[in-house]
Amino acid sequence: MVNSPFKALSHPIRRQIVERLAAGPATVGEVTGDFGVSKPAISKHLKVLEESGVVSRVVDGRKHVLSLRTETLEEATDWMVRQREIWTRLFDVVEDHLKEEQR
Amino acid sequence: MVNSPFKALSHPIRRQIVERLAAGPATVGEVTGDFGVSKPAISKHLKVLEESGVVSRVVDGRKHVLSLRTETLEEATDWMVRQREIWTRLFDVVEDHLKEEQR
DNA sequence: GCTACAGTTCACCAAATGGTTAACAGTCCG
DNA sequence: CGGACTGTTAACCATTTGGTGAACTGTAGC
Repeated sequence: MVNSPFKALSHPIRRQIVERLAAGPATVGEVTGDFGVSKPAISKHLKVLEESGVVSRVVDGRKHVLSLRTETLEEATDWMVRQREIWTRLFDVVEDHLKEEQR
Repeated sequence: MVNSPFKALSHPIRRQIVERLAAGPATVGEVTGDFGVSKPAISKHLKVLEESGVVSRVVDGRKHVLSLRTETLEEATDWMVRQREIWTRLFDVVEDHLKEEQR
């Protein structure tokens, strides 16, 4: 797991692939869809998603079935939510202070 | 707002800057801290954070005071949480199905 | 066995990224 | 005024990124 999941999510095509996989596992062909890029391009994006631990793959015959590794995305989500909590708390403190001053 | 907030969060130094700012506004010097990179490097990272709408800056004399633009980060957080909800619902459906089969 | 299919790997390319040092622009202050 | 301080800009560099077409690997199925 060389890369951060945030790195993986930094490209719009990769985010769309994640959106597709959130709805359930899919083959490479299915996620390739209509991005207007070639197969090798998608292949590279999938490699990034795999190496960052966001996506896993099971080879079944000539099809590769992709799934989200939800634990990894969970970690990234937690980081974001944690930051939100910190700045929200800060906001509350400031707000309380303002109310305090009004009294 | 040229770039996605995810792009902004894709570099570890920029995530650390966000973590610092979640605790409250700070000057450029304060966020520069001990990353072991030069000032111009930090300056570039800040530019990325600003252009993606994650950070705003108010110039006060020779100091530049940075703050988080929480609405932007909120949007990104929402995206992540939304994906989580979708895959969680999927997981529940599968689990329910398994329980159904056991009966 | 042969062809079609699903997907990756290779070799290449242009552009973006992340870093550097040196120089610059304002501001503060004795 | 003149120096110290805060931060950006400019010019440069190496590496990474994101894309391409062509060739390849392996499986499916007639």
